[in-house]
Amino acid sequence: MKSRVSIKDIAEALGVSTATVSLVLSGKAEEGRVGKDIAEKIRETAKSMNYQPNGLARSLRIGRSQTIGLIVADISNPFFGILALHIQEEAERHGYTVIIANTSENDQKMGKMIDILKSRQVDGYIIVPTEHGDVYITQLLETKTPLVLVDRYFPQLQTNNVIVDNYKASFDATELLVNYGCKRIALFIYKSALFHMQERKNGYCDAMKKAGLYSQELIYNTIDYAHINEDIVNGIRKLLSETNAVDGIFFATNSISILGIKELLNQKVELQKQIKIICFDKSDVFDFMKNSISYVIQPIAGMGRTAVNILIEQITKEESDFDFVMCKLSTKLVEIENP
Amino acid sequence: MKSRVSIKDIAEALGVSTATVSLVLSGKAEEGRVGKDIAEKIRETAKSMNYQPNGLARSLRIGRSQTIGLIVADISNPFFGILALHIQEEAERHGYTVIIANTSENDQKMGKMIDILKSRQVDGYIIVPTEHGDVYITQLLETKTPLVLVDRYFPQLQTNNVIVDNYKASFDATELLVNYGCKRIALFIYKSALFHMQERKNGYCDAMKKAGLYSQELIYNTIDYAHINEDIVNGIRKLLSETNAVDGIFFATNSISILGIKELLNQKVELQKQIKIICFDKSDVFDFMKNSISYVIQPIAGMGRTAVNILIEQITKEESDFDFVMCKLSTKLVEIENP
DNA sequence: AATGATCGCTAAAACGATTAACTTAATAAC
DNA sequence: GTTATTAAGTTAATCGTTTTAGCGATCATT
Repeated sequence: MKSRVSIKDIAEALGVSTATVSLVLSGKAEEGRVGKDIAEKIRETAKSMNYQPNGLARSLRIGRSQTIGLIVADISNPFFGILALHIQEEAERHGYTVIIANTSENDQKMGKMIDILKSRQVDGYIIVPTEHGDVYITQLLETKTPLVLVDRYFPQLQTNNVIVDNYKASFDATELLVNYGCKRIALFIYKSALFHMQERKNGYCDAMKKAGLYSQELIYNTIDYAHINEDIVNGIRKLLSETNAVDGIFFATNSISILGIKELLNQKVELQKQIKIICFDKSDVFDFMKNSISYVIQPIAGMGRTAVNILIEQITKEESDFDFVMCKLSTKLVEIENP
Repeated sequence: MKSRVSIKDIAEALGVSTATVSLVLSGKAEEGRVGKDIAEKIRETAKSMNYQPNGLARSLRIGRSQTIGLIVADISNPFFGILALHIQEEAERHGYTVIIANTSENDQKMGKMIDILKSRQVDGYIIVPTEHGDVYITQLLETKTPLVLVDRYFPQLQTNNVIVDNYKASFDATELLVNYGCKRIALFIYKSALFHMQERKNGYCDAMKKAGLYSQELIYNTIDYAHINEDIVNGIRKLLSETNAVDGIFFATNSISILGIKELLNQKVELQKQIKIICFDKSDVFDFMKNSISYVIQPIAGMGRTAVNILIEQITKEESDFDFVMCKLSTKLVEIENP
């Protein structure tokens, strides 16, 4: 069995030209006016010789690779894992392959990954950008590369994007705690200029102000992705040492939630009694605690599918016009039974 | 800014041949004996014209794509997410790109994914095969395609593979419960003919036999991936209804652990008092329970890195000889403090 | 002065597919 | 019987790169 059989091998085996073989094998037998008998013969031979088309050659010729580059910030985070899963499935449904790349929240790595994908001639990008990734996005935009930002975006940039209503989700989440009767509700959030983080913060702030509970010192926003663990441990300890006791916490991301709750338990805090909790994103963890936890759930599958569809739409559209689509999906608040 | 600048554009701009440009840009200026001044000029122009090499054309020409196909069974499972992360990082370190594909434990999808990757001309595969994926693996082996199986493997097939010592891990895990004084230790495991599952079962069985505690009815091996949830709930309920009470459980995978523990808690079982637990794989969840849990931890990063290195070794080796490497890594048992 | 090496670069053929433009033969139209 | 049409293919250029073989020119050797 020859390891690489090409269209040429088939052509030679049957004594026809490669053009005919190509026409038949790419389903253009009708419009290419190839005879039924020879077409059948070509298909047979292709199968028996175990022919596999060379996608690289095809892509080079037609100028499209039928490939989408997906750049995520942390593939080991289940949120992005699930997102990747859905993006991949939707892309496959449209005949696209996905190359997944990881940045570990590192700006330079994001640049590098874009370069790699660019040299792989991907047709478009779905990107969860890093904090200062806007420069690379700008470059891509300048060359009119089809691209969709997911989960995060840059308000100063005109791009396609698929996000959730972070402001509203946070507002509602905070208000839930207010309604439970909490008076001093803390916010735990990354120290990040990324817009979606700001939105989450703003949602919290506005809900607090509306309830007349706002206070600067309740905002713990010094957490850094690079040393998230110690930052959170320190934050929780500081919080517990306050004389004016906190009675509610809003954790603004899933990773912050997990570590925050871990430290609270570590400090023997009675969750939902002493301090009520609400989290952005669901985690398996919540099912395993003595007291259940309320959380904001994001439509991950929908985000992934939407992103793919917007991107493919733009890839296949011939004219390169500039109507970017901004898709804001809504979240759901899952409340525990008896707070 | 022209969107696609090629080697030819640079050549024309400088009045040299494409050969010279290629030589310089691919770092063969020295051996190709290109003058220092012109080489410098080419590099400058390439940068100023924002040249990006076309990897497809290059791959087509040199017959290698510098790409690895990774096929996992479930990318939304953090185990595989983390595995993918490490595989990707190690591959990148060697200048390879990784295309990740997902099978959702579906045999046919595995076949399809291999076809897609094949047409993308990947240089080799790292595969977490599905239950009856051996037929596809056999086909790949026939064409001498470089490939490494990870996490699972088929004993009847001669392949490279990277696995953990499932037998020993399970044996030791079971024995831990025996040493804690458990007399009736149940096993919860997938209904699967996959060898690594059988090994886990065998390790359990032998440890039980050694302790004189073996009994067929303690083995709950009817769990199916497709309806894992109900199967586990039913299993736990049946277990709890036994007159001869179970006092220990070994959960053989992370997904089984999570759902099993969830149902145990649901049924108000006092973990580690009424029933002692040990799990294969670590989960975030364990940190959040009243009583901590012992578990077997797998060297995921090591598995990923090793797989990549074995694969690249085989890809770059010219002779296609047949010494497959079988790498069996050891696990670690993490015990709780006071059982 | 003749020969051979070396240097610096180029021409051109690949890699495997696609496709516009063409050929040839058969058939239809008038 | 001549021309137009159509059916069934083929030719050859092309995508962007790599790479072998080779061409002049310069320099060293005898």
